Amino acid sequence: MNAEKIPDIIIGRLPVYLRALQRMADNGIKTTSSQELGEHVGISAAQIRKDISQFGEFGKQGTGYSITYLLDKLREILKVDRIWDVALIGAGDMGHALARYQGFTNRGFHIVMVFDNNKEKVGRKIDNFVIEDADKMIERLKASNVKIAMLTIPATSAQSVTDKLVQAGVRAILNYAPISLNVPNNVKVQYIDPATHLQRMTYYL
Amino acid sequence: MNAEKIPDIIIGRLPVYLRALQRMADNGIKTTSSQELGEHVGISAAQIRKDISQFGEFGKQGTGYSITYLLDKLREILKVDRIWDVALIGAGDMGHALARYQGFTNRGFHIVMVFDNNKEKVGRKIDNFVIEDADKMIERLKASNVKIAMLTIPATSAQSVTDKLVQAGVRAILNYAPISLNVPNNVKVQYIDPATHLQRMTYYL
DNA sequence: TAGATTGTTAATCGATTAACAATC
DNA sequence: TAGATTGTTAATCGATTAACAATC
Repeated sequence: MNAEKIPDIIIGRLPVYLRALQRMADNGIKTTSSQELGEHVGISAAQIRKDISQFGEFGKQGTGYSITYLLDKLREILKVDRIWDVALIGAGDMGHALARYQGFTNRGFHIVMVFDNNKEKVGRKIDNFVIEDADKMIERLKASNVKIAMLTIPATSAQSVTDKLVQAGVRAILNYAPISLNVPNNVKVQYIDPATHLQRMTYYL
Repeated sequence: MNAEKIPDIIIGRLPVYLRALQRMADNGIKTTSSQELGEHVGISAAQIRKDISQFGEFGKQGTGYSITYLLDKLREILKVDRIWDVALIGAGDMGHALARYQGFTNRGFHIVMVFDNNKEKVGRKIDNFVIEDADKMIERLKASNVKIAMLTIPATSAQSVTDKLVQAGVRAILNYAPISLNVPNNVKVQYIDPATHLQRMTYYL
C-alpha cells in the first residue's frame, strides 16, 4: 500500500487493464508483458509499467506479469475484490437496459434497488426487480449500505435527485442524464452521455 | 479556423461546454462568463477561456460571451451544425434503449439503420426502425453516407464487427462492448462501459 | 467613466517517454 | 547462461494556472 496520492488519471486506466487481463485469463493465457498488454489496450508499455508500479512490484524481470496475480492485485487496489450494492434510479429505457445488463456480476457490482417517480411504474417488475417509489428513495438508501447509484432520469430532475442521493449517503454516481452534476468533494461522478461522446468524434470527421 | 493542431483533451471538453450552454439557452439566459460556465461544468474559468480562445475571439471584455453566438461557434467547430447519420449495430437491450433515445435529434445525430445478426430479430421493428440483417451491413453502409456507428453487441464479436465497420467506411465508433478495439489511426473510438466507469469510482470509496 | 471580463503570456505543475541497470 | 522484461530515473513533453494588459 502506497501512502502517496495516486493521480486520478492512473486510477482511470486500471479498469481498462483489468478488463483486458480478465479477457486474457478467460482465453486461458497465464502470463503477459507490459508490451503485450499495451498492444491490447492501446497504451505504451512504459506507461503500463509505471502505472502498475505505483502500487507494488507485481511483475518479474524476464517473464512479465502473472495474469491471475495481477488481476487479484488490481481488483484489490480498485476495491472490486468484493460485490458492491448499486441502486438504479430511473426505470425508463436506459434503466431497463441496465437492470437487465449481464456484465455487472463478475465485475464487482450488483443492482439491489430500482426506483422511479412514475406511480404507474411503481410495483411493476423489471426482470427480478420490483420498481420502488422514488418518494421512498432516501429512506430506503439510508437503511441500506448502498454507496453507488446509476442515474437514468431526465436532465431536468438530475440535480435535485443527485442532491437527495448525496443526502442519503451515496458516494459514487454513474450519470446517464445529459447534464453536469454538482456534488461535494467526497462524491465521485462518472458521465455517460452518448451524444457528448459522439460529439467528441465528429470534429475529426 | 486555426491551422495548429488542437489537443484531443480540449476537443473533449467542448461538448461539455456545448451541453451546458444549450441548457442555459433553454432557460432563456443570453450571456455568460467563463467564471459562470466554469461553475456549471466544474472547470476553471482560465481553462475555459484558454480552450475557447484556441478557435477565435468569441467573447467581449467586460460582458463575457453571447450564449447563442458561442453555441453557433462550438457547433461549427465540432461539426454538429449538421445532422450526422448513425448506424446502430446490435438490437439487444442497450440497442433498444439507444434506438428509442430522444436525446440525439437536437444534438446532431440521427439513427438511420439498425442491424442484428439474429435472424429472428431481422425484419422486426424497434420504434420506426426495421432491424436489418448484419450480413448485409457492409453493403448497406457502403451504399450510404454513414460515418458513425454505435456498437451494442457482445465483446466476443466486437472486434470482428469493428473491422467490418472500418472496411465499410465508418470513421467513428461509440463502443458499448466491454473490450478495447483496435482501429486504424483515422478511425476514432469512444468507450461506454458501465462496469469500467463504476470501477473508476470504487477506489475512492 | 468605472467595473468587469476577455485573451494571452509566463510560470508552474503534472504526465509521458526513453533509456537502462537490475534480475528473473 | 543468454535473452527478456521489469521497475525506476531523468528528460521531455504537454496541460493548467495565475496574472494582467487590453478593452468592452
